[in-house]
Amino acid sequence: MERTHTCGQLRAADAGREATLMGWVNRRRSLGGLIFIDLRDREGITQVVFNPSISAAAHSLAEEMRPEYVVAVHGVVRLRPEGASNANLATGEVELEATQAEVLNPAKTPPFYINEDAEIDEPLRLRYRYLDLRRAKVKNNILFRHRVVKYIRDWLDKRGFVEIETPILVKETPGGAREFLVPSRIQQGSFYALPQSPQQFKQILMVAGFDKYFQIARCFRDEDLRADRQPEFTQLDMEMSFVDQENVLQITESLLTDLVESLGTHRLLAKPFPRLTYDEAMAKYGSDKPDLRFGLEIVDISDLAGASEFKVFQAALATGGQVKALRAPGLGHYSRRELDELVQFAQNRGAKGLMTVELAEGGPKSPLTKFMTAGQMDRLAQLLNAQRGDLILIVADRPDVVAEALGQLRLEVGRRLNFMDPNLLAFAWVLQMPLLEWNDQEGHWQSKHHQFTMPMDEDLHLLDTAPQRVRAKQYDVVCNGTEVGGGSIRIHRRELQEKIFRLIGMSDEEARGMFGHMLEAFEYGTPPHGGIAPGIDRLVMLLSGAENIREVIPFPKTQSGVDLLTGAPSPVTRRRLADLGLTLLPEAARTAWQSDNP
RNA sequence: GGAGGCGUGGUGUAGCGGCCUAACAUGCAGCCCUGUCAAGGCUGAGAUCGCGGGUUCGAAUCCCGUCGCUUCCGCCA
Repeated sequence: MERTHTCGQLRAADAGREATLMGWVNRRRSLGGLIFIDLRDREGITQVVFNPSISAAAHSLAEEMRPEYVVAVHGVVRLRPEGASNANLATGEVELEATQAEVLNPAKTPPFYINEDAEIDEPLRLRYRYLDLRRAKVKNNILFRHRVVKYIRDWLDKRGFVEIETPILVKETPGGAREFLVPSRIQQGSFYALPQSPQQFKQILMVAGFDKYFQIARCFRDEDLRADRQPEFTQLDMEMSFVDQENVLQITESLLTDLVESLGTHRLLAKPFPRLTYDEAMAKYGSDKPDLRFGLEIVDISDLAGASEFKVFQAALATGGQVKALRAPGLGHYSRRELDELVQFAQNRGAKGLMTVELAEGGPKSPLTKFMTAGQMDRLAQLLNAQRGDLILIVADRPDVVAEALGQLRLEVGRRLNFMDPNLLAFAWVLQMPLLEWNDQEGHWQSKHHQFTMPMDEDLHLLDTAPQRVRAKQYDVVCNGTEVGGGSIRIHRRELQEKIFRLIGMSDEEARGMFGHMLEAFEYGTPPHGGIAPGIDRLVMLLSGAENIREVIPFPKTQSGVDLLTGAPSPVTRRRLADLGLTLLPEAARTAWQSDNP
């Protein structure tokens, strides 16, 4: 038998023709005489009916079929009898009346349901991922991911972008994420790294003249996993020559907008995407990746707090800190216990404490009433635009602590009040980030993004005098509180690049050793260039409403970095290690070495 | 490295010191059934409660340890 149709294909118009379907038994319903089988493949489900008076042989074979058996069925497409069609199936108006059947391969009873959408123990799903991937929800995520990537490829191709592959075995790059290392057998004692991104290669492609490049690039980072982080993930890596920041923002925004409007079922909150400065995002939302699906902006109440008698506020302000507040609409009825929960929440995120003010019927209820006048209390409510029944949360601390604590509290309040509309996509740009940050441990500046990022033209003169005030031509695109992608205009002149290397504590020798090829390349006619790299996994997550990144990756790893399907990573023999010139350090020696060499 | 949550027939859950000889649903097996589609009906098999130790007259239940998964913090240029 040869397959003529998929299980999602047959329609009323096909009635009367012969067809052969192959697929998996999704369900079997035996009525004794008649047997119905829902046959499933990637494309859909078609009902097959086995009638002993049509084919006794096929019917008796159907008696033996069980869920997940792989079978082939030949027969005639029939319109279903009056009232027997199934509106839930695309093929529901017809059925295949079997004249001939074959079991291509029987199947054991699967360890979990393929044909139902149930919550299943995740390790079990991952161990039997090939079964998990048969389930509608996971399968659809993977198929959707294909459509997203295909859309992106076509969109960029149409606009003159060239897809180019870059190496996976690359040179180790200092700074940034920890890289995976791959020992070289031929060069004993030397190692390749797996790329955390194709950064250097895409810049070099610009030098080479491929002025619009993209790649669906696998990236690797040897860091701990999260709900939205896997050790290997995929980025849409893009780079363009002869562009400045505005061009990159335009083209990225246009791509994302078209993508969402063509493939998504979501509503874009704002078009064009709002643009926030980094300082603004941190001040108003306590985050460099704010969730803009709801307001609840953080308000600076330092002046008011300074005028109060509350020592904690005064102490914070005296040491360069700030006092900021957040309004939690309608939570003014919270009990002692519920308030304690929020205090604990803030403390878990670094705050020393959390001051609460409940705007109750009889007036504000708060420990602060002892330290503030009634007028000051009114002023507080006024600053926050708070009404009776609201709760005000106040944190006094260093600016970074205040931002983190109130930023997280803002999200928590948003969650509790159901402000996070899952049908909404609130994209935004975060711009003008600081180029550098001070590394206290090592006593020098370090790049906040990466060392190839171009400073803003108007801040170039500050590099020598006030490096902390230099802003970068860097941009992050964020959506619903996650960072979807980031990029920058790059440095394309050797002198400036060398200056940055020196600023971040690299000697000229070190710089030449690690990035000599880049510096050299810049001397052979390098166009101004820049790019961006949206995360494909996170985009697909957002667009498909997946709860975590593992739902949109066919073969993901667990939080401890294990692939439960294949068992990677696995120990290797001493012989294999010897081939690479390696030995394993005993546990004790390893710990000792680590503590001696921090 | 740290904090929290979870772990009970194949699967999803209930039980949270003695009523547990562990319940329910589903799946699985057998039988009946010619218009079902989460088919239906009847019958049956199936778990010493992640693992180890402790408390107790008595532990799925309490305590300690450990393993796995997960969420978060640190980390993620």
